[in-house]
Formats: sequence, structure tokens, C-alpha cells
Amino acid sequence: MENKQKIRDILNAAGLRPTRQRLDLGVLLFTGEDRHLTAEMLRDDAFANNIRISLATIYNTLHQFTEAGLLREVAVSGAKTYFDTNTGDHHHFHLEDGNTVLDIAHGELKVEGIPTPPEGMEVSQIDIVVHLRSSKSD
Amino acid sequence: MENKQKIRDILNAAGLRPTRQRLDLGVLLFTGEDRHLTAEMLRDDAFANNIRISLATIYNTLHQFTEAGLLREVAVSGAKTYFDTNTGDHHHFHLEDGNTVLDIAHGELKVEGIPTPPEGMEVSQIDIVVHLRSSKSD
DNA sequence: GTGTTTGCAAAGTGTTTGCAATTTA
DNA sequence: TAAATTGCAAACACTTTGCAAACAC
Repeated sequence: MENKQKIRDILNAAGLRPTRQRLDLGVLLFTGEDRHLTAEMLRDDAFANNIRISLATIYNTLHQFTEAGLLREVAVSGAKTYFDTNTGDHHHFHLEDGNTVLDIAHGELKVEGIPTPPEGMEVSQIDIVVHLRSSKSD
Repeated sequence: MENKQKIRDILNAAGLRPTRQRLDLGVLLFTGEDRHLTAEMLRDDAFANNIRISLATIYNTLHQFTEAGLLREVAVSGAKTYFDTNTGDHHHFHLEDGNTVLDIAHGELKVEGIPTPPEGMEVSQIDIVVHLRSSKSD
């Protein structure tokens, strides 16, 4: 499977040992479309693909990948932490069901007038979450 | 104490019975400056003011106030839920220490180009969090 | 009095940690 | 083989819930 080799390269570049678990998760995360997922979603996905990985390792791996710049943590709302495989500059829709996060295409949304941070502080990131509710008018 | 009467009016208007706990918390929340706080911060604040209230009631009250439109829930990051006594249209700074949330004055920041929500959805709220880190260059 | 609210303790989520066993280089 | 990684179970932080006692109207 050529996917595995690609992931192996990514891990090497990030200085992470290509263990079975990291390779398997890497394939799930970095093959195909960009995704937003929680630790639990990834665990379920792994299970569905007959990959046995403990939740602790899922968490470890997600954080290592994030530290290596392969993922981006997204704080949308509530208790769960989402990880985004799209590390580029973009923002998010968050659905009221509390379980769905979608990308807003880069450029579709812009901030105007970044406010001056308080003394001794600087902006490290700007997160915009557009909360959505269903517009049923029945 | 005239504060108590003001809070009593607010509670009445919101259809909430003016119980001792709701009055006391109301005074803490709606007297003086706008605040951002977690349930635990409010509990500590209450204790410091010799007000005995269980954490369960703090949570209940925060949610009831939020539902009544007296507070606004702010999802900045991490596990804790912040409640903002400023229910107006504004956004937030979030400090890297993970414990401080500050208002960005209304108008200092604007979104340009609100993206089209997916089919059947409509925008219910836009949250902007400007994450800050200390700019120490020592 | 009657329905609402409170407070406790217990249960529930989502996440992290300690550490022995396993795997990688 | 030495160092890094895994997995389990236990610990954790934050929040919610069930229900009897207390309270507001």
C-alpha cells in the first residue's frame, strides 16, 4: 500500500517513529478528504477498519501530530476537542447538533480591524466559529 | 441594599423566582463591571462573600440565567465553560494561560463576507476568539 | 398547601497519567 | 539493548442528575 509509505515519510519528517499505531492512524487521517474529528470518532473509525488501538494512544497520537503541525486543534464549543486535518488558514461552521464541524473555505470570511492586544501580548491565532441552526420553517 | 431590588426586578422580568441563591448570585454577576466567569470562579466568589451555595445550584443558575438571556455562554477553548455578563454583540480575547477571557470592544473587530451556510441551515451566532500569547522577547 | 428550587452525593463525560510490557532503531 | 511507545486501569476535571428536604407564592 503506497499510502503507508507516504505516511511513513510524513512521520519521519516530523521526527516521529513510524509505529504501527501512528502509521494506521496516519492513513486514516491523511488519506482522502480533510476531516474534523474527536478522539472518540477516530477510535471508532479505527475499529471500523479493524485497527485495534487504545484510546490513550489515540489521544497521545493526536497531540503528537498536533505538536508536529500535522493537525490543528479546534475549539468550537462544549467539552469535546476537535482536531482538524486542514492546518491552513481557515475558519469553521459548527452545527447546533454539537457534533459537526465544517470548514469555511479560505477567503470566504475575513476579519477586519484586528484589535490591539493588551500590553505585552500578541495575537497567536484567530478562531472564528459560525454557529448554525437548521432553518426549518415548518 | 438597592442592588437586591434591581436584581429582584431582573429576575421577575425573566420569570425566575427570586430565591436567596438567585438574588445573591445576581448581585455578584450584575453589579459592577461585566465579567467572564466559570462556575467554579463564581462559587469561589460567592464563598469569599460569605454566600453558601452548592456547586450544583451555581450550574443550574448559570444555565437558567443564560436561557433567560441574562448571560451568554462563551466557548473559548478547553474544558471549562465561560459565562459572559455582557450579552451584547462583541468578541473575545483568550489568553494562553487558559484562564483569562477579555472582551473585545464592539466594533473593534468585524467580519467581512459571511459565508453561505449549507442547505437548510442559517447562522445563529458568530464567535470570534483572538488567542493571545505573551510577547516577551527576553 | 402546592409546585419550584436547593443541595448533596452519586454518576457521567471527556481527557490524562502511571507504569509494566512491548516495540523500534 | 537502550530508548521510545503502547495499553490498561485508575485518576482527573468539569458538569449533570436523582431525589429528599427546604422554600416561595
